[in-house]
Amino acid sequence: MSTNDTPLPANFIRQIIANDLNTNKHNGRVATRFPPEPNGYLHIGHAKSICLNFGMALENNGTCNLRFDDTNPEKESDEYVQSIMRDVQWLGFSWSELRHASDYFEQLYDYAIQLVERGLAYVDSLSAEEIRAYRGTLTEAGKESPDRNRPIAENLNLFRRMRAGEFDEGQYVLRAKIDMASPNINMRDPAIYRIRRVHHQRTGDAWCIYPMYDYTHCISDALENITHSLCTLEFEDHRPLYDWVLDQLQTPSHPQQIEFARLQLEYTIVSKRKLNLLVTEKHVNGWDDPRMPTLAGLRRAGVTPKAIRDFCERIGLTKQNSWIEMGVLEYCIREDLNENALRVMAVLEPLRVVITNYPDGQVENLEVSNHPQRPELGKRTVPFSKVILIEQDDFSENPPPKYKRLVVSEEVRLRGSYVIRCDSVIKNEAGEVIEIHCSYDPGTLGKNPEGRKVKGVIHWVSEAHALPAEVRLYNRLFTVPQPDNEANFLDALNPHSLETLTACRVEASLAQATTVQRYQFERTGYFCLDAVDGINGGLVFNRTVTLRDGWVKD
RNA sequence: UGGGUCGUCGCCAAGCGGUAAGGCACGGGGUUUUGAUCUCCGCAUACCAAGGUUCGAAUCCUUGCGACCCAGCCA
Repeated sequence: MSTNDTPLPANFIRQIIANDLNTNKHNGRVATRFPPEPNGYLHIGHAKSICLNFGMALENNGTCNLRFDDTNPEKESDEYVQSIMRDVQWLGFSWSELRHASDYFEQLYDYAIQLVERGLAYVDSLSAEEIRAYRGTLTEAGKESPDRNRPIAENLNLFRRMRAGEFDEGQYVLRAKIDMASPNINMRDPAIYRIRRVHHQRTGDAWCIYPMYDYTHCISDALENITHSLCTLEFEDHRPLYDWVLDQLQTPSHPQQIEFARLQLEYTIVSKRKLNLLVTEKHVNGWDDPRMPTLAGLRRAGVTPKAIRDFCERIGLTKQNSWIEMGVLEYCIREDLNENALRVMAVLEPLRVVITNYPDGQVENLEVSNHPQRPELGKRTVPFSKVILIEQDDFSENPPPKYKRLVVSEEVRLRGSYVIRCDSVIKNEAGEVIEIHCSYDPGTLGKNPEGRKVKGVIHWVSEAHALPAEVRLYNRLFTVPQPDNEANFLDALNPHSLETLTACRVEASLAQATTVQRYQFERTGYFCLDAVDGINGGLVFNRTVTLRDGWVKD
């Protein structure tokens, strides 16, 4: 992450931070944190937050911690912890310090004792259902729990016994004593500790009471001396509680919570619960399925970290909820891949072409550029011979208007090779074209024929030299822009989100393909070797994104 | 008359009282041995609406309208 050549676009958080720096609000310090709960894999929406938090720190010579918000052991696991660390690093960021909310359990408990001692928290014996009933509604004030005025000594005793494991789950809860009539429901004596007899992926069985998010997050931020606590809009209503907790306690600092709109990307979902469902119900093949908007999925699809970072910068940062079109992400992916992917030829749905006037058994090793705009990326050798394979789509007996490919009696350029003319068509009993016969113009290698214009260029591979490969074409996972708005988002799954082509033939140079290299299959799209299935056995390629297609068909 | 937040081009988004940046998408021209890339041009008399303040308003005020979030012992 070094790019500081172009001026960074303005956004309200950059402005706040710049202003704080000018007024020396935090002695020139900028400290952020990325606080995921390890209850699922990171997705493109998290990328926005990661780029924001790490980005602000980097831009201002500050720090950014990775902090796991691990206060609900029921949903959390080490698998998620590991995947999150891997994904953050893959995106290109390094955390200043690795922390866990669970690191603070003891301090959090001590602070809670303080609240109890000062009459600012009480142990409630109401059941979850009763608490809900007592909470009131959006338009009516709540009413106070009978336990709200329990003597401090009794609260202290009960809370200590909660920790000691003397009670059952749900029997008691520790609540902040704020205001049951507050128009902000979050302030109506929120629960701050509950009893959970659950093994914690990190603290094991050391605790049977766990602090709630609202209570934990602000204190964790304060303990880490975070200056700007950036979170999404839905926490806006929680800010008064964030501030209340810190106002009551003598914490090392009082960070400023600032909310921004989360990413909403068309034709996908970023709800961890729903992504989890797709995985567990096997609508996709795991968290890293290339159709998933997870970082693991995007990575496996061949999307680069740079493209994602660029995307996160381009979409802007505001408090408006907005929907980003998929085209923006695709543009960012293509921009990076266009510059860096090596060009190769691959025929996805082959059609046999015999070049009748080409000598039997002759093979020419043609030198072809790896990148038309970047000669420094070198050349490779592509064998040419009498029988080649072209794309079925690149030949037509009944071409649509403005068709620029191969048709009977017309010519087409074979990329990096000769100009050929289609002389005849061979069909099977069903009337399907199974082979075509062409003749080549020996004078057209590396130069245009004289006196005529060849309208199209198509890609090809030599039948005898090509390698068999499987190619997986990924399309958008959903058929509607906002699957979340459907009665059942599963109904909007695109049945054609994955098309597997098994009869593909790719040029011989791909025998050396690696999973780190990105390729452009000329004229068809950007691909990468599948990191799971493409390394042992045969070649398996994933389509990262198609090439932009400017051909307006009538 | 519950609270909070937000309304600038099809989608994002600058703008912070001095007369509507930019990107994506889209349309058109040029280059091209990828219908790619690259490149040039076009694309809001207009800022949710209506009033008001002002020499001057997307920016300030008032009143409406619309959208989103909140009633987990989730985060």
